[in-house]
Amino acid sequence: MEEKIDIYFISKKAKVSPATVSRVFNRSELVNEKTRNKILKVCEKYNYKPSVIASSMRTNKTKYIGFVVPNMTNPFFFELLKGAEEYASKEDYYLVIFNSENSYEKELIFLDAIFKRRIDGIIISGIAGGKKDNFFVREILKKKLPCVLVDRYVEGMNVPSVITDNFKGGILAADYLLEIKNKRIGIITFDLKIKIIMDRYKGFKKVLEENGLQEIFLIEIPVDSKDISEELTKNKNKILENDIDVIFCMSDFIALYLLEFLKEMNIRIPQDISVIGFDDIYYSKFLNPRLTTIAQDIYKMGNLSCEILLSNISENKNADKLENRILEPKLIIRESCLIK
Amino acid sequence: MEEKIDIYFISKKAKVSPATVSRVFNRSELVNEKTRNKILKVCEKYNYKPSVIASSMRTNKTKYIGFVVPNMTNPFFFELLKGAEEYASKEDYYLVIFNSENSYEKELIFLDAIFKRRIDGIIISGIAGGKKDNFFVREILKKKLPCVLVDRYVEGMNVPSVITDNFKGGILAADYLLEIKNKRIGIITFDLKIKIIMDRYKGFKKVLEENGLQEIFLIEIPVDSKDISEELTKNKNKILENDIDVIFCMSDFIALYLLEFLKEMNIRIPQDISVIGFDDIYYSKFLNPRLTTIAQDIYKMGNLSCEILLSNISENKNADKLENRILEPKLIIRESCLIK
DNA sequence: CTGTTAGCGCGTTCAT
DNA sequence: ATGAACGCGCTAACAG
Repeated sequence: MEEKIDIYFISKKAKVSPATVSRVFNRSELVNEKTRNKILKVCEKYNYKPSVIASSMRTNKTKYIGFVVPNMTNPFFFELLKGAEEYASKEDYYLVIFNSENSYEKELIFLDAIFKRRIDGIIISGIAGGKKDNFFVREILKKKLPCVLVDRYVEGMNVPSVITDNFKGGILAADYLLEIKNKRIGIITFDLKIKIIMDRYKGFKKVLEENGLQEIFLIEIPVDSKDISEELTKNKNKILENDIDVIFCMSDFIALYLLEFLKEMNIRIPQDISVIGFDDIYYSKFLNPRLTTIAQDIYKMGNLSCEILLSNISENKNADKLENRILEPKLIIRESCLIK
Repeated sequence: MEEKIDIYFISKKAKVSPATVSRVFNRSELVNEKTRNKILKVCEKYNYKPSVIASSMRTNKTKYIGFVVPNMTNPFFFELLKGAEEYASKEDYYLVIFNSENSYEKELIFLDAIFKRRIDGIIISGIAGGKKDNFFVREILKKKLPCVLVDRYVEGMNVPSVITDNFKGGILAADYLLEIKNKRIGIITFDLKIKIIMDRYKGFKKVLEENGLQEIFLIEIPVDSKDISEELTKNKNKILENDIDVIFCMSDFIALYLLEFLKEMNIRIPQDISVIGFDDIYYSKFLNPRLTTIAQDIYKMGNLSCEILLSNISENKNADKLENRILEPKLIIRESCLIK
C-alpha cells in the first residue's frame, strides 16, 4: 500500500511535530539549524513537497496571477506576457492565461473561473470588457481582487495601470514626419475610443494643428477585427487616391498588414508612400523595409505590471494603494519613411 | 463583521445540507430541479462561488495544466500556447506558464513549483531538459504526472507526443528545390541532436542522395543562442562564398534573421539566393519576399496536445495509455525561392 | 433525492 | 525552539 507522504509522515520520520516541519518551509528562521537540516534530509529522502493547495486553504493565497489577453495573435501580448511571467516566477508566483479572443461570453466564464480559483490578483491587458463600459474591470474591482491594467487605463476608477506616454508618442511621430517633410498624412488606427489610442491621436493632432495641418484621412479598424487585410481593402480608395506622403499606423500589428497591402498594390515603400508605426513589436525590424516606429518598452510594461500587482497583493493594509506608471516612448528610425 | 460565504452558509440560507449545495455544482443531475433553483438563487444573492482550492483538497484535481516553453521569443510557442489554451479553457482547465528561457536552473525551480502545486498535467514544448538527457521529462514521468510533448519526442520513454511528420517535411522541401532546379544547397538549422530536427534533415538528405547530391554546407545554431544574427555573421564566408542556389532554413525563426542578414549583404532574394523555411510561423507571410516554407499546423499541435493530456488525466485507470499524433506537413510556395 | 460526517494537508495560534 | 490541536471549504461515502 502506498503510504502518503504528508507533513505528518515527515514529522514522524524526523521525530518532530508537524508544526516544525511547516516552519522549515515558511519561517525557517524560527527553527534550529540542526533540526532544520534533519527535517530537510527526511524531506529529500521521501521526496516530500508541501502542497500549495493545502497551504492555500490556510493562508488564502494561491500564488497564482491571472493574465487576461484579448487575443493571442498580436505578438504585442506575448511580449507583455513574457515580461510579467519573468517577474512572477522569480517571486514564486505563476501566471494563468485567460485568452478571451474578444468574446464577451468568454470573459464571463473567465470571471467565474478567476473567482472560483481564488487567484491572488490579475493583470489585464488589452480591451477585456471594453465594449461594455469596462465591465470586466468593474467586476474585478467589485470583488476587491487586486488588479493592474497594462497598456490600458480607465478614468474615474481606482485601478493601477502601466502605460506608455501615448500623447508624447503621438507628438514624437508627428514631429518626425514634419521634420522629414511628410505633410500629407493618412492615419490608420484601432478604435479611437480606446483611451490610449485616443491619446496617441491627440498628441499627433496637436503637432499637426500647430503647423496648420490636418490628416488627409483617418481609418478606424475595430480591435476585434478578424481580418485586417479586408478592412484595408475596403478603404483602398482612401488610401490610394489621396496622394499622401505617409501613413501613420497607430499599431505595428496593423502596419504588418499595411505593408503587405501596399506591396500588393505595387506601391513602393517609402518611395511612394512612407509608413510609421507604433509599438515596436519584435517583428517590425524584420519587415522590408524595416519599420520606423514609436517604440513602447513592451517587456518592461509586462514586468512592471507584475511588480506593482505583487506589491499590492502583499500589502493588505493599504488595499487602495494605487500606482500608475507611465513609460517613455521612443522614436525608432528605420527605413519605412522617406526623407523628402 | 464580515460573514464568510461558504458552502455551509449557503446551505443554511437555502435550508438544505452542504452536500446538496455541493451536488448542485458537481453532479447537478442528482438534485431535484426545484431544490437546485432555490439553491442557485441563494448563491446568486450572496455571490457565492465554490472554492476550487477546497475542492482540490478533496478531489486531488487542481484543474490546472502546466505549459512549459524554452523561450518566449520564438512566436512558434505562442501559437502552440494559443492552441492549448483554447482547448483547455473550454474544459474549465487553465494553463500555467513556465518559461525556462533555456535555463536549467529555472527548470529545476519549475519542477518544484509544479509538484508543490499539484498541477494535474503538463505540456512540454521545446527543449526543456534536453541538454541533460531529457532530465525534465524524466522527473515528470518518475512522479507519474500526466504529460505530453509537443514538437518534440523521446525514444524509449513512454510519453505521448504530438509532432509533424518531419521526415516527410524534409522530403517535401528537397523535392521542391530539385523541382525548381535549385541544386546547390546550404542548410542552416538548430541543433541536429534534437530528434525532430534530425528527422527533417534525414528526409531532406534522402532526396538529395537519391539524386546524387549533397548539401554544400551545414550550419548548426544552438537552440539557446541569444543572438542568431551573430551566429550567421560567424558563418558569413560559408554562406556567401559557396555560390549556392538556396538555403534550407530548418526553422522560420532562423529564416527571419537570415533574410535580414542576406539583405544586409546586398544579396537579393530569391534572385541571388533562394530561401526555404520550416514551420510557417505567423510572420513568415509578412516577410519580403514572403517566405516559402514547410508548414506545420502549429495551432492544431497545441490544441491536440491539450486534448490528449486531458483525456489521459481523466482516465486514471489506464495511466500508461499512450497516444502519439503525427500531423502532415505542407509545402507553402510563396516568393523566396527562384524557379530556375 | 437528500442529509451526516469525516478528513483532504497544511499553518497558526497558544502553550511550554 | 518546539508541540498540540483546531479549522480552512469542500466532497465522498454512507445512510436514509
